[in-house]
Amino acid sequence: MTYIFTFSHRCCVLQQWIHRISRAMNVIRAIGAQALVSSLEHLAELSVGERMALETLPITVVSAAAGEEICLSGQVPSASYLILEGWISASKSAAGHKRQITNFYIPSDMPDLRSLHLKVVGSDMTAVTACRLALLDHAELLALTQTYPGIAEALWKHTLVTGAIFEEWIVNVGLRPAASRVAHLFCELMARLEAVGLARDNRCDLPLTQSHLGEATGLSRIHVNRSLQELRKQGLVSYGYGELIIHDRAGLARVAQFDPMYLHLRRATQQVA
Amino acid sequence: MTYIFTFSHRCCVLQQWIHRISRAMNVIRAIGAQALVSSLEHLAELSVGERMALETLPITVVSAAAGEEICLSGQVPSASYLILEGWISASKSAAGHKRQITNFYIPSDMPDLRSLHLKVVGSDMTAVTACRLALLDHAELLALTQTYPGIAEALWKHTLVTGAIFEEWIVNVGLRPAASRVAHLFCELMARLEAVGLARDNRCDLPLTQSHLGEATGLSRIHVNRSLQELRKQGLVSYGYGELIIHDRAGLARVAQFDPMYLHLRRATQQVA
DNA sequence: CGTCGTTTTGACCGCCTTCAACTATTGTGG
DNA sequence: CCACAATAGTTGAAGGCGGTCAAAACGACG
Repeated sequence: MTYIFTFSHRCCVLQQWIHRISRAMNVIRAIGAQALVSSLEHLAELSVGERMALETLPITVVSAAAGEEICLSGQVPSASYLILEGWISASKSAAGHKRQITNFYIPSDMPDLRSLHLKVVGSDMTAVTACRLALLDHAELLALTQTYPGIAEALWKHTLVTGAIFEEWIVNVGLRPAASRVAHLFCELMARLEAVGLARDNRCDLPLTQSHLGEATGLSRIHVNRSLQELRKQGLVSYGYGELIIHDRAGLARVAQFDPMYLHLRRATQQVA
Repeated sequence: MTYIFTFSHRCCVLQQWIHRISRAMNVIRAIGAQALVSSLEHLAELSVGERMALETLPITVVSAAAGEEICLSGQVPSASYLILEGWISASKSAAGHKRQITNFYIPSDMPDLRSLHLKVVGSDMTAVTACRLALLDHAELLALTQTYPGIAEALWKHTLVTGAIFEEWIVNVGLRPAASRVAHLFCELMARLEAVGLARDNRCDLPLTQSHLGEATGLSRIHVNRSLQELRKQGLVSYGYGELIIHDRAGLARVAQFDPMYLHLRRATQQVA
């Protein structure tokens, strides 16, 4: 697209642009607020007043590049993130430059919401892909929770579900064999992506390398590879180049011993095929 | 003690007994309320009104025998527990009658507080020892949280810390070698027990069998035994018959890679010796 | 077309599990 | 109070699951 300016038009055009940009920013902010509302509505009933209050919450939208550290363990942030787009991993690193991924966060998740009350964040947040994030100021958010019980409940529930996922991951790395661990991770991510409309027909984007899968399941990269081959050989999944397809949902859930109850999804998207 | 009744005194004596029993029940209830207040005060500032509100909360004190199932995964309780005395384990069982313990709860913990908002409980709660528990009705508790933000915040924080412990356990079973896992569990439990006044001088009651330790760390009973021998041989701990003594706190923390930050303890009891 | 990161394959090794037997401790009924 | 049973802890041997090392194949991207 090209624009031809004449002297007489310049000022007018400039004003037009300012208008457009400011409208665009409002749109972006509206997108953030809308995402927040719909994310919380999945968790609790919100009154009209609560919904309106959320929409007036000042929101800053920021971007993060793939691989970027969103925040590090030990930091004391003054705002929490809502993921609008992209994936974030939470990890803790131990001696010997090894790390354990403790969760993957997807759009509509609030990865470090815990820091709203616990102040200091407990794990490293890393952008797995390029991300668009809404920044929610802690002071503003706290004020909302103290005025609107429904908002407090929804946010609280969000942290509870995150905790329930942590608990299930303990079981995953603690007592399941390698292939089951990977299968379980696939089942969980598919269910969560479906719940936010990012998966259909047992198919979704999965922007994780086998190293990521290994760090999340407590396995070596190489053994993840062999586990994947096993799952493929059994005709359960296809996985590669950023896409996951589950061919036999019931079969995969069986080897994974997957029961989606712990995800507390409202929608009945988690039924076995 | 023997009591000799005469006809004329019987009625009077009976009344005396009723009086005593009802006074005793009030005492018990007061103990429960006091425990609740002090447990929550560790987590957030409570106003005088909030403290008083907590003290009027109807509390039922119940007992559980060692080994008893407090509640099972899938149930929808109408009350949550506060532990006054004793230990409770949370576990999830998978195929092949194996189970993974996901947490140990000690006095002042509220093991299934999550069910206040998530309704259905996600793990099996089993009394490790004989327990005295305070039952807190969900409806009453919810009403309190909606009126008193400080109470809501304290309860919320309690669930957040529980979640942070889950996350750390993922790391424990996911990437630490056997001896470190056991050492880490010891460090965590010692710190938590100290915080509630149940440990002094690096010494505490630890009513766990080696099987419990194994189920919590994702190790076989037998390998727990060998890991313990290793820790003992290095002069780090003594453990046996219900008591744990940490001889070299810094050394144990080193092999465990233990950093108590995730416990978010207010008291500075977690300093390394 | 060359480089880089990811995936794949093979060989070897070690941590931890399983099985089995034995000892120590706790609890219980005669 | 003792004998017996039941539970918990300990030890040894054998084996498997998954880790590490090394190198090749593959795909993405400039």
